[in-house]
Amino acid sequence: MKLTIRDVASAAGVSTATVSNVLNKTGKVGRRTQILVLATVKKLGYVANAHARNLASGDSRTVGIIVSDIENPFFPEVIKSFETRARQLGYEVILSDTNYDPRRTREVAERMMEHNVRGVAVMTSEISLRLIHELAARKIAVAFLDLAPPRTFMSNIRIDYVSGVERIVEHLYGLGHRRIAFVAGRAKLKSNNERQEAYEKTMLRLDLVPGPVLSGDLRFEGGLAAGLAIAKLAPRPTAVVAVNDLTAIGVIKGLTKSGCRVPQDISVTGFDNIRLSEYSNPSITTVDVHRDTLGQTAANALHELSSAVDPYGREYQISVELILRDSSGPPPAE
Amino acid sequence: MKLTIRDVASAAGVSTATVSNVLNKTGKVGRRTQILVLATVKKLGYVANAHARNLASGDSRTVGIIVSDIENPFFPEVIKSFETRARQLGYEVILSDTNYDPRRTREVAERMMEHNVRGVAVMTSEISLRLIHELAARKIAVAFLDLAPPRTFMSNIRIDYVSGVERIVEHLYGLGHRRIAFVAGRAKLKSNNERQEAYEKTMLRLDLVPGPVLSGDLRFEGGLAAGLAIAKLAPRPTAVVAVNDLTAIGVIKGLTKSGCRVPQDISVTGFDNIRLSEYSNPSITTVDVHRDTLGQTAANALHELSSAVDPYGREYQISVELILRDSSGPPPAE
DNA sequence: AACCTTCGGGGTAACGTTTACCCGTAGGCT
DNA sequence: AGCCTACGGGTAAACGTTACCCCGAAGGTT
Repeated sequence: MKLTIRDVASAAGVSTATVSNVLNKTGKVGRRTQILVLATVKKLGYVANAHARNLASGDSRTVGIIVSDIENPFFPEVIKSFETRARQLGYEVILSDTNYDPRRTREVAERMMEHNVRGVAVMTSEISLRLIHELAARKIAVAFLDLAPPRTFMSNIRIDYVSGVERIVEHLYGLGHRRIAFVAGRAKLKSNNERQEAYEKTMLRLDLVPGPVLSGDLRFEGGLAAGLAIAKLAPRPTAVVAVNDLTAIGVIKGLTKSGCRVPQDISVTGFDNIRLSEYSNPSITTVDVHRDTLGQTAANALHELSSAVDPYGREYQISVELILRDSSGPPPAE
Repeated sequence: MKLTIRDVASAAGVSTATVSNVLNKTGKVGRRTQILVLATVKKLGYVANAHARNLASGDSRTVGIIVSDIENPFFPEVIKSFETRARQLGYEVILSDTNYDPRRTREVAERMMEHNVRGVAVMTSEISLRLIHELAARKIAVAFLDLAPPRTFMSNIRIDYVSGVERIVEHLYGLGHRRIAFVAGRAKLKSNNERQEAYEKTMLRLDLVPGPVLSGDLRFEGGLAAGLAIAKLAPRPTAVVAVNDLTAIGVIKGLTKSGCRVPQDISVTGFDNIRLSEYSNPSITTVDVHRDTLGQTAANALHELSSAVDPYGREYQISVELILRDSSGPPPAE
């Protein structure tokens, strides 16, 4: 029933080795036999068995990508650009989702090992360094977001959150804002804390007093609550820097419900530039973290690492860009 | 270097067959040897080679899912629920994205065949029936969205777009709207046409004259253009039914830019209930298509098909729910 | 003319599992 | 006591490729 390379070989009157050589484009086969084999493959509808190939060659030519949550609008773009680049480089891609569950990470990492991947892009914070080292110890290239310094089989990708926040705050300052609040995310996440610290530092540098700082949860709901709270503040801030876009959207909703107009009464900024931030009403001033570059870079990093003679990782920087939209404007006249 | 089942076997002083039986929980191994083997596996850090397993067993216990575009907010939820359910059923999942490119579908389908999957959930319209038949002919279970009637190894999942549109139009009618416009999507997509037809039929049933019908592109941009156009219409419709949420958001933006308030001056409805529709401002009255049920159903369908004695497919229905939010309200007094 | 290279292609061990089979032992039954 | 069954566990042949090594012929070199 199942068609094997042997069926093709005998149908074409050549050896299995020749069929294999044709299919893998090793260039060891004459022009004529090549087209003969290809024709037979097409005629029979033969499709190679990936498992057999990987087993025999010992090389899966596959890379994996682990993300926290495919439903988080940040990731699909990263995944897509990663996949596109990986395919260009000749890799297949397998994707896993940890669902923010640290226990799941062990399972997904094992899945990667079972599949004998060349490398894994770890696009989540909920993973132990221990696991990453385990992967690297198995000579699996790993690329991650600011989890550790580079090492053998480990490359680090840094996103310049700090300068992103700086630009946001400076932008608001330039518009004339002086009372600028901050809505935080989850305290455990390094990338969140980094943003908050950057906010505070920049405020101080501009001779402003930081705060108030409200807590959030990186999601719409947290932003909504913060927005409602901010509307009641006296004196009310004239601008709000939210830790990410979803939070900003929640804040805007909360403010609007409380009768504040954005941006006439109060400016709100986001972070990440998810699609939503463009489509929301008003559209949101935010910072774009070049997710496509991120995905590409991760793929490149894995490729370099897994094909280099010296698999010692390096550091990559992902730059960041201020996107001006409608949710920020000059403060109201007092 | 690489750890194999033989290493584990000799370290534990048993045969490879026993290790294999332990790992696969066949229940053919005594309690004592079982824990001995498990301990050895842990100690050595052994991870089985998926390729070898799949090759030897001839069964990948893997299912695939093909979507148009992972960046389209409709899909991530479907993927996630599909994956969750598939994992519960003991399958691994591989994901492919066609990028709306019909040529890509052949590649992704081949990827599925190469990996010897048990089934494929085809969650895209850009695929030829021919390809689906090819899959089914290889005894690969296929579940798809209203592409064809059930057959051997093929199950069909129907989404009840028609009654969704009916409910939307009836809702607007109940609020008092009589001039209700429609913004269409891409004419080629069956699911789009179905919605438009349902709109027209329902209008007629309610003794209203359908139209105007504006063209869109399923995306924000098309909605924006339509919104701008609608604002200039005389007499202006008091409500707009958009083919999907992104379009509705664009329409709202276009109307707002033209000075129309939503919903005070004009009501707008969407379709799909993507996250965005909840967060957008105003939040959007729409129809939820139960994406989680859809994903689950697809996984169940593949499981049933691939483990049944008679692999003849069946039909599944995904129900639909009207979600009332802020973008619809009574028409303005004339 | 003898030799060397290159080219096209075949033969066949791996690759790391699973899965028939097979076998020995222990215990229950008649 | 003899027989049968169930159980625990071993042996080894697949699974479908790839990769290494081999060979013969053709052409080029000296």
